[in-house]
This record gives sequence, structure tokens and C-alpha cells, in this order.
Amino acid sequence: MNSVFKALSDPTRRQVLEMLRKGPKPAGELSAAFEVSKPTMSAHFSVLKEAGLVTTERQGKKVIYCLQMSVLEDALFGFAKTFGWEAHKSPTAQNTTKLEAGKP
Amino acid sequence: MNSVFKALSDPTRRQVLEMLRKGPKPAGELSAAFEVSKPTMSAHFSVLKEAGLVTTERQGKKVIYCLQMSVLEDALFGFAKTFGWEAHKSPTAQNTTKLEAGKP
DNA sequence: ACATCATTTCGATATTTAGCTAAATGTCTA
DNA sequence: TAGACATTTAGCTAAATATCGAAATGATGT
Repeated sequence: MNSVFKALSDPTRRQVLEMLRKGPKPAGELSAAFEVSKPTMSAHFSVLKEAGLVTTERQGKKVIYCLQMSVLEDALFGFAKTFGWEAHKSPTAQNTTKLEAGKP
Repeated sequence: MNSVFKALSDPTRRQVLEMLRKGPKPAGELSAAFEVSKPTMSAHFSVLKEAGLVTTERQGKKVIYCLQMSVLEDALFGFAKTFGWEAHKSPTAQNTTKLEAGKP
């Protein structure tokens, strides 16, 4: 859980997670959205992966990143609960475990 | 908001916030709960203060730290909302603006 | 097998962060 | 004002992090 908060402490990494919210995306597409080098992005990906916030899955020449909502949820709301907050999934929360086929 | 997440990325600082959940506490009491030097704690306090997560108020020879729940709430739930979560204050959430008198 | 494209690893450097001790500052009480 | 605490500032080290360009690896499709 510490590693999750560490991972969330960088704005680029938070943005990556937000991009993944609508569904899995390849590394290249994620990288292209930021003004940093590919190696730098790869390092950010590693941090997210080690925190368990994302998983990867190879599809042909691409590596697909997939948000693990449950990990984010546990960290965020586990912490929030110690402050007396309650929280619940909204009806719009969605599955992030499967890639919709044929997305670029 | 970035500064809030930065502040939350350290476990000591998160624990300080949790200690303040039940009400304001003097710096000395907070420091005593951790195995680090006073200056180190002071640096942690600065980070929390710059993020707006705590405010201080001098009372005699002591400096009282006070959790700003609203700042924590905005950062945490502002972020959570972008992931489709809803959240609300639980009935147990409480006032942090006033110090209960005469606490050691 | 090769060319190509996507991604990661390598090596190097700069910045940031957490931690310390020692010294300075601030505020009460006698 | 002097003594006693409480807290912060100064100055430092060591470790972690962010970043880069260049090179290496992996997978595909011809």
C-alpha cells in the first residue's frame, strides 16, 4: 500500500491511470500522450506495475497495460476509511480486466 | 493537489494525519510517536503544511497541529471521482478545527 | 532469415528526499 | 532577565528518483 501511494505521488503516473480508466491501452499509445522519452515512460510503467496498479499482457508487437481498479480502490478507500469516510463504487464503474478487441 | 499526493507518499506523514484525525495535537506529542529526530519530523510537518493538509496554531510554548479534512477530502475524492467512484462523509466524520481543552 | 516496429535495458547525470547533529529561535515561568 | 522547554533552521550525507540518448531485446510479417 505504501508503494501505491508512492506511485500516485507522480502526476504523470496518475494521468496514466486515468487514461487506463476507459480500458486497456498499449504502452506506445500511453507514451505518445506525454512529452517525455520512452525510457522515462517505461520507468513510470515499472513503478505502476510494482505497485500492482497495472498489469501487462502482450498482444503481438504491443504490450497492453491494464488498470487494476481493485488495487487502487483498496489503497484509496482503505486509507479514507481510517478517516471516517465511507465510499462505494458508482454505477458507472467498469470492468478493466479484458481488452475490447481491435483497438489500435 | 499534486502537493497533497506528494505529502501522502510518505508513511510517516500519513500516520501523522491519522493521529490528527481524533483532534489537534502538539508537535512534541506527534514527534514522540516516531523514532526519528525532531528536525526530521519538523520537515515532515512542513511538507504537510505546504500541502495545506494541516494548519498550526501556537498555544503557549506549544505548536498545535490541526488536520484540514476538507483538503484531504478534495484530493482523495476528487481523484476517486475521475475513476467513477462516489464517496461521502460517514456519520462519524468530525470537526477538526477546535482543540479539546487541556489535552496533554 | 531479415527488416521493421515497439518496448525495455544500460549507463550517466541531475534533482529530490529523508535523515542526522548542532545551533538558533521562540515562549513560558520563576 | 534567566532557565527550561519546544520547535525550527542550518548544513551536511546517503539514498532514491527522474530524466536522457544509445543500444539491446522481442514479435511480426514478408
